[in-house]
Amino acid sequence: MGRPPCCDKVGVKKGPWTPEEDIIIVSYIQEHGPGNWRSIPTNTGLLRCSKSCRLRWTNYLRPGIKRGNFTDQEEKMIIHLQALLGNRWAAIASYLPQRTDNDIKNYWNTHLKKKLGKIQNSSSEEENHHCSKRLNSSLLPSENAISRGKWERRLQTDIHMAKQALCEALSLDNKSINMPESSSSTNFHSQIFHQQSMLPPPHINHTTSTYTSSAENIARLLPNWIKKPQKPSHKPTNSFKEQFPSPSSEDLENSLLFGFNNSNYSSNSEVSQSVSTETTSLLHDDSKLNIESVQLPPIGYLEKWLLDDATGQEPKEIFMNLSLEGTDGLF
DNA sequence: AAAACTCCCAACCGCGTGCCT
DNA sequence: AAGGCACGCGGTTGGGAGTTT
Repeated sequence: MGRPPCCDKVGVKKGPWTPEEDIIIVSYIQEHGPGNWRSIPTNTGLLRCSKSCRLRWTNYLRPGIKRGNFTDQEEKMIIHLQALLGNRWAAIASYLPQRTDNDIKNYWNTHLKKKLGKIQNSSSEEENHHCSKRLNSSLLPSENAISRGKWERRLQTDIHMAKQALCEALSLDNKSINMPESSSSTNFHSQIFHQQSMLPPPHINHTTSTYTSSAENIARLLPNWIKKPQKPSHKPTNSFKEQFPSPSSEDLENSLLFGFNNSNYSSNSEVSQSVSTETTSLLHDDSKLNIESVQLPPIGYLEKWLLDDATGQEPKEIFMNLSLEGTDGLF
């Protein structure tokens, strides 16, 4: 069923977002929550289409987004998840809660594809010959149309290969769980476990550089937006940063990662308190939505399955317990 | 110094899906 | 059942930044 593009209307602005537009959208979402994107341009007067607003929020402004500097663990996870799931970036992103699907997609297209290409090229010819079929099926499953009739036979092979691949990635993560200096993987695990309610989140020793752009944007923009509403800057400033100085990164992380109780940043005023708690609740709502919307075996299953080798439980059994609909697009 | 080239990523586009009337 | 709408997803692209010649 077709529908006219929402951005075709005359007067709808396109292209890069300005700080002012960011402030408008952030303050609106802070007040009304994410969703109902169509109402945003209408109610805020933004000359953007709803889709553009949603993208801006989910890919850039949403709290809790980590940008740039993919860690080795993240890289591995992406590679293995891509092998498992194909180019289903949203599904992959749901396993890396701090990354957006767009970010992962970009990183894959610009870095990992080449990297894998090089690795493939540098491997020996015999290995290539031996593995090419495996690689084709595991790394580029979307390009391999597998008929339903072969599904079951292929499933066993694919599961085994995916298991090995994920095992590699997760064993790295597991090691680093005991190493506080490895912050990113610890974050990843703690969030996974937290989402699964399997374990309380362990202490997270994270660096201050974790959230730079988006999280700081949010926290930076809102209080100042409220304090200095729509003030046209008569005096030109050097940068947007100068206009909206950021709170301490420690405060930000407390408010963004640990949320409600540990927020020092929220203690100064009612305004900032509401901003902080709203922001964290948005973060939590978002990640909750993310996890719930995924129609794939949650990472908990995969991890359990991978780490539970001793039980001798067949992968098939675990997958059987999941609805087939959920795994329909997997292979 | 500057032109040419490459890389990267934010944003756009089109399609699919689900919900509502 | 059919049509309309809102939203999410994956592929693609434009242009700024960085690098090379």
